Amino acid sequence: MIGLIDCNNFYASCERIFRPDLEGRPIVVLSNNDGCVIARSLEAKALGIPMGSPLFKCREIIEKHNVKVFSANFALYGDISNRIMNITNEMVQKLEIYSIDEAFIEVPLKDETELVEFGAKLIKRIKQCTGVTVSIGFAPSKSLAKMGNKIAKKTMKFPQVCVLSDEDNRDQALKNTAIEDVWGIGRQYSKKLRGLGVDNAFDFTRLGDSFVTKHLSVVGLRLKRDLLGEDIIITADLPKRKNISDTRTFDYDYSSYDEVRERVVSFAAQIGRKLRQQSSNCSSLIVFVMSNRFKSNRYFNSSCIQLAEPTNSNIALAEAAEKALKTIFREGFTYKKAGVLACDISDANALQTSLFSDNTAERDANLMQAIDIINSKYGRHSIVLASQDKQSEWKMNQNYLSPRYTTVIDDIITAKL
DNA sequence: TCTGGGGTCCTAGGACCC
DNA sequence: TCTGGGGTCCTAGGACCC
Repeated sequence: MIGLIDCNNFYASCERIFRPDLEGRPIVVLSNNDGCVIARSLEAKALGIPMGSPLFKCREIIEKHNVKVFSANFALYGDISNRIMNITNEMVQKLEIYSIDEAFIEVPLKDETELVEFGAKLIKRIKQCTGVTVSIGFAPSKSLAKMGNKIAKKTMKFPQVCVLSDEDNRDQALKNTAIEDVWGIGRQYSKKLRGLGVDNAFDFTRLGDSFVTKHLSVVGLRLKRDLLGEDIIITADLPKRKNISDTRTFDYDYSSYDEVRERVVSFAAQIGRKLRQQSSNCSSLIVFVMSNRFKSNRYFNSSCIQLAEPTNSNIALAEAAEKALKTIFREGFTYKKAGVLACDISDANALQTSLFSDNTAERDANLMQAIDIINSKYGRHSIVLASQDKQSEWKMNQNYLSPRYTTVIDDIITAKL
C-alpha cells in the first residue's frame, strides 16, 4: 500500500515547537516581505483568515483575536522537514519526498488494522522526535492516498490515519470528496466539471475515457484511473530541476539602476549556487524587471541572453545577467520586483566548450567550489561578488522573524534553571 | 502604506526537414 | 473544383502542485 504522510499546519507547527506558550493560540506565517498569509494554525483557520490574504487585509481580525504573526523562517522549516523525512525513512520501505511537508511512503502491509497500527506508531515517533503532528492516508494509489489523508485530517481523532483499502470505503470516500478537493483538479477544471454536472470525485470516475481526455487531456485520464485504484500517477523522486529561478519582490520601489543591478547580480549568484548543487550548467538566462503591479505607470520587460558556453559560474552568470538587465532597464519607472531564470539546463559533467573558449571555466569551477565551501561553513553571504548587494536578507521586511533555533548556533534556545 | 516564491506537465500551432 | 505525406523541434500559453 501507498501512504501519504502530511504535516498538520506545517509552518505554524514549526513555530510552536520552541514556543509551547503558543499552544492553543492562533498563528499565521507570512510570505517573504511579510506580504501575504501563507500558513495558518487550526485556530487561525477557524477565525476565517483566508489563505493567501495580504496581511493588511486581515489586520483587524489579527488584532482583535490576538493572533501571533510570524515572518517565514525557511531555515527552520527546512531543517524540521529534513528531520521528519529522516525519521520516516528509517521506518518504511520506500520514501518519496513530495514537498517540504509531504512524502509518499510504501509499506509491505495490506491489512487495515495493521496499517492503522503502523501509522499510529510512525505518527507517535515523529511527534516525539520533532514535536510536529502528521496525518497519514493509506490506499492502493497516490491520488487515493491523498484523499485518505484529507479524510484523516478532518476526523480530528488521534491518531489521524485513514485506510482506503476495499472498494466500498473507496467509493464512499470518492462520494464524500467535492470535486475541487481532488488532487490535480484546480480552480479552472472544477468550474468546468461543476458545469458538466460533476460535483464529486465519484461522479468524475464515472465519466467516459474519451470525454475526460477531451476536456482535461491525458493528465485528467491518468487521474481518473488512479482514483479507481490503478497506481499510475508518477511523481518524480527529487530529480534535477529543469528550471531554476530566483526572484524577489523588493522591500520598496527601487528607482536607481544600481539598486536593481545589485539585486539582479545576487539572483544570478544564487542561480549559480543552485545549479552547482545539482551539478548542472545552464546555457541561457532570462532576466525580468517589473514595476509595482498595484500602481499605475506599469512596466514589465524581460530579456533572454545566450551564454557563450554552458556554465554555473557566478562570475559568468552575473556578467550575463547585468548585460541583459541593461537592455530592459528604463529610467523613469520604479521597480518592485525582478528575477533571474536559468534555462537550457544540462549536466555539468558533460560540458560542451566553445571553439572560442577563453578557458576560464576550469578556473571558475575551482573558485566556485571554494566559495561554496566557505559559505556553507560560515554562512550564506560570507563571500560574494563585489557587484552583489551585501546584505540581501536584510532587504526584506521580516518584522516577525523567529530565531533559527536548529541551524544557527547564536539562535539556539536558552534554558534557565 | 501594505499584495510571495518556486516548480511540473501538456497542447496547439508554427517553422522547418525530406 | 482540384493542391502529398510523414516527420521533428520549438514556443507560448494554460492547467496544475506546494
